[in-house]
Amino acid sequence: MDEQQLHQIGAVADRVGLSLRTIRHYEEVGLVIPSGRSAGGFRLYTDADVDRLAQVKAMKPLGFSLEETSTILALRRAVAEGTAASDQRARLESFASRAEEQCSRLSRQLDEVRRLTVQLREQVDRAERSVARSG
Amino acid sequence: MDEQQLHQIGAVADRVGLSLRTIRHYEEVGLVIPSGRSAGGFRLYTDADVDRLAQVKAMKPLGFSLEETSTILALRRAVAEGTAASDQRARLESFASRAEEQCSRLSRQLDEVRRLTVQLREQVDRAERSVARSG
DNA sequence: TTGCTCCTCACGTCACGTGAGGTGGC
DNA sequence: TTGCTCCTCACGTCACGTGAGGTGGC
Repeated sequence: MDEQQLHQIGAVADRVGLSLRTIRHYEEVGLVIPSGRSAGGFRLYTDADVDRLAQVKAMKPLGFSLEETSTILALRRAVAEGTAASDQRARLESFASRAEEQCSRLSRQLDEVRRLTVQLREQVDRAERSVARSG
Repeated sequence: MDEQQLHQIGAVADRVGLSLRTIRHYEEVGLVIPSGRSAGGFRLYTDADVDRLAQVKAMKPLGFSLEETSTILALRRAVAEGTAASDQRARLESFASRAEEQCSRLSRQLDEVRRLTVQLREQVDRAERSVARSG
């Protein structure tokens, strides 16, 4: 039962909801490296790799660069394992603060964008009704 | 009292919260053209221009390209003036649907990002307390 | 053998950022 | 005349998109 379930990039892309190119790009920049390759050179992802991709995808709205995202994941790992130095903990706490600020910003943006979208829908509906009357 | 209040790009950038480069870029692609120029070539924005910039900024989270944003603003204008043909109304309604879908997506993303941020904060706090105990 | 999936370049794109060198206007 | 603000190139950057030409494996 210690068989590693390995996944090809296409299956991973479908499951996580990222493009093949994006997944390959994440490897290019060292963000998510597949744990293995087939004899023919196909990328092979473990479930842990897939989880990491999903985490990266989920973090995207926070607006960190891919390099910062990579750093955050490394810092979290170090802190989780208890091997983080105090400056590493300080850096992670700084990222946490930035994440919180970004959440507030996103929340405000969502409010505004909802307002705009309702306005737009109302304008469209008014126009339709206006045409219906004069048609 | 029909004097137009005109604003230089720096004041506009401060008011709206966009960079000088972004505002100039919006002119390059024909999205927001300043109504005038000073004798020395300085861009001069009317209050209506500033409103348009603010609208463009507010729409950014909807994820439309700058070209699409330009199209939407033109369609809204045509519909508001009652000069829109039926295919133009149809196109605007399609944009409205896309905007609604994007709102849902943003809402789900915000939920997830908040979860992640809380998790991150908890991890940081646990690490601090752990250090405090052993220090 | 036929498809479908994958591979590696490598150039393109979108929305700007970032100087470089020069001028405008209170 | 001194600053501060603005100007126009024009190249750089980030996160990918998009073929082009070739191979892997059930």
